[in-house]
Amino acid sequence: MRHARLPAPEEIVLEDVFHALSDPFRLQVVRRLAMEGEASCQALEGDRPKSSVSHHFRVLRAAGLIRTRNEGATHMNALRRDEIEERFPGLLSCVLSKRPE
Amino acid sequence: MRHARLPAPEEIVLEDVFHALSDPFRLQVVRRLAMEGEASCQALEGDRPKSSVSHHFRVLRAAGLIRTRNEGATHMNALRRDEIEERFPGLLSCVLSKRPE
DNA sequence: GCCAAAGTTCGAAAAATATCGAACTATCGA
DNA sequence: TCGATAGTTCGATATTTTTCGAACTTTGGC
Repeated sequence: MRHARLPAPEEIVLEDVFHALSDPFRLQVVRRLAMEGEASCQALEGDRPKSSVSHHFRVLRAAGLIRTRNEGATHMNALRRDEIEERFPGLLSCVLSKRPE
Repeated sequence: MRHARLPAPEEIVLEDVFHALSDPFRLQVVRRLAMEGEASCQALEGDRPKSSVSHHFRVLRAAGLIRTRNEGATHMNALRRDEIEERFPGLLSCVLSKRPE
């Protein structure tokens, strides 16, 4: 079982990144990965069926936002901080910064 | 004929902004408005039927990205630069910056 | 008042996404 | 080897978006 190929930084498409981040669950996942460094899928699932969680992680992966490393049976996900920063400087800091509600 | 109410800066939702910008046509409109300052809908339409153009402008407006001013029969659109910058510092500069392809 | 221009709104149809259960794969431990 | 655990994949359905023509509104000019 192989993941979709990790897009190289220069292959990351801004529209795809925006689409990935337009979903509240996915945005939340990105924020938590930023806080926690690495996390398994289930650690971030919010009571959803796993097929749904898996779908959202796939979208994040395909957009180039996260990287997934298989550690035994669990998959550890991490934000591709440096690569995203390289490709779209300032985007992540804007996504991750706390804002007044 | 009245437009949907202009969301106040603090009402602008990041997910909605991302969704609005995830469409190539809308992203292009935002970039051109940034360059040209103000433009009518038809000046930015790319050979689409006007109902389609109108739809995309509505999405941009509802997300809080643009402001529309009626000047006679034509509607002049402008990017809400300062308000977006206030709400999500750095976002616009990241969207507007040229990147190597 | 009439007409054209610029958009909006409506409605229906097409396309893209999301959701979720079920079956499947891979890995670890007993 | 047998489970159990962690995810993925598949397929079907539901929801959301997009698209576009037709009808409508508003404004300006004649």
